[in-house]
Amino acid sequence: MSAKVEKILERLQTTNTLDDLQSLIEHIRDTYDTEHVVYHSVSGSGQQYGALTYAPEWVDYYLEQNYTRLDPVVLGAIKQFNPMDWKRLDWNTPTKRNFLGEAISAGLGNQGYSVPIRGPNGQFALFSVNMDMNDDRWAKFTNERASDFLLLSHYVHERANRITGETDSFTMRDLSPREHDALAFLGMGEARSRIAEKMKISEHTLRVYIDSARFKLGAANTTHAVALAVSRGVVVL
Amino acid sequence: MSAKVEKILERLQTTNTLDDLQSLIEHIRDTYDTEHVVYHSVSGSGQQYGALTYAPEWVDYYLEQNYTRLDPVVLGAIKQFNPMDWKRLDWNTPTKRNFLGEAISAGLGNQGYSVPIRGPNGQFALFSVNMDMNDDRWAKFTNERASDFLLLSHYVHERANRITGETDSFTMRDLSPREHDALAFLGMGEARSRIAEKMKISEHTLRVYIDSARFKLGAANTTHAVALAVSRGVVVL
DNA sequence: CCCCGCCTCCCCATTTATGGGGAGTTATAA
DNA sequence: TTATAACTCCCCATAAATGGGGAGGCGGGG
Repeated sequence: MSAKVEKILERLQTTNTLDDLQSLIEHIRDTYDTEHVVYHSVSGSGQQYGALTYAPEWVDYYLEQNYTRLDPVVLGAIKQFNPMDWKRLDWNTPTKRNFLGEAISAGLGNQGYSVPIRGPNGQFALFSVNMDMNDDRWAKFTNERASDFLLLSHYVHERANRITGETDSFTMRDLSPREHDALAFLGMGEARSRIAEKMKISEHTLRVYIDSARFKLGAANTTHAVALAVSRGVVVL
Repeated sequence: MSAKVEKILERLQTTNTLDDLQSLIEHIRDTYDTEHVVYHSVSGSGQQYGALTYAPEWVDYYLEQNYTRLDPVVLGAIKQFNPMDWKRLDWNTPTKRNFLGEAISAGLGNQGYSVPIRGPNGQFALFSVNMDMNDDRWAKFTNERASDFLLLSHYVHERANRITGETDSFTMRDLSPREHDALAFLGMGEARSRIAEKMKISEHTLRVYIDSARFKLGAANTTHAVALAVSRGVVVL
């Protein structure tokens, strides 16, 4: 582990409030001498939290415009396992180009690197660094620090979860095997009649399982139950 | 980064087949002088792959008994973000105790440490080390190597994905904003009538969006479409 | 032993979703 | 300009899901 990470992790131990986290993020920015550092988390229940060094006006504007829906960094990160360089993302639509222009006007550098972080319950977070640099130096910069950023993203996320009270482990009445199977089949697009056949039970019984799974998950209808189960990783498609 | 990790990552560069990966896992076991090392992955589409040092009979028996359903390590890991010590898991049911007894008979050590790994599309994997050791030494052992295991789990998973051909990023015809919104509302459990109200369109129009989203996603029905969209991260609940 | 949760089966009536048609506007890209 | 795709609205008939009942067997934990 690099000395830089070690020092940051030490400081992380005493990070106990959102303000601490904010200044830790700024500390990371200073340590790595980048323009910006961003930590942004979306929990399974839709609650968002971020600690970042962008200009507040840009953050407000971004949220106002609902840019999560079209920001290539977010859209790309959700579909990837590996950390990614912003250059390799798809910027080839007018709206995205426009977004890029606005971002740069807001003081963002031309280079970016983001680490996707996934937790239970469909929790998703991003740890990004951003700065102005030419391509060659940037490639070297990110390459040498890839492991640092990986570790930092993990520990920062863990700490943020602890501070915001996101429970690390998940409390939900567990689904019974049959309920689980029923939701899994539903998620695969099977019709009730076929699921009943496959599970070798009557369609009536199947209904009981779907209903009780719905109840346990607090879902309004079957689609909702399946969506919750999938997003929480209870059923894997 | 520790020298050990560095050497393993170097070797990882030339790991190009499943056999290579198997021997890499054995190499990790030897490097850290543990009893066992396990990498086990379940892709979004349900395909499983593992590279591990357990006795083949135990692996076969485990799969045969469908022990993923009750193995506290798996059940615990799915609900956690942090790596975990096996001691802290719930072993307090007869079936689980029985499982533990069988595992130890099969040559597993009394101590274990597992790192959960999550990828896009509901991909989930585990990287575990196992050995015989007393509690104090084990606590020290895992504590000192926590970062190593974190990095190893990431890079091993990435490599395994590459070898098994799991696509890192997903190509799919993009959903239009209205289609996206429709699926998002459906995932939140709203009924069509209310969604139409919220989107300020007629229910007929809403149907057109749901249908075209279904078509684009290749889904059999609405529930399927929502499940796919959620599991692929196209819509975030 | 008893309770609780799981598993299984059935009925009725109502609401909702789906299948299969058609049609017009607007904006953007080739 | 001419597609192409997104966005909007409508009808009819059938299939599927939901709400609200009830009931019995089986196994594990307190």
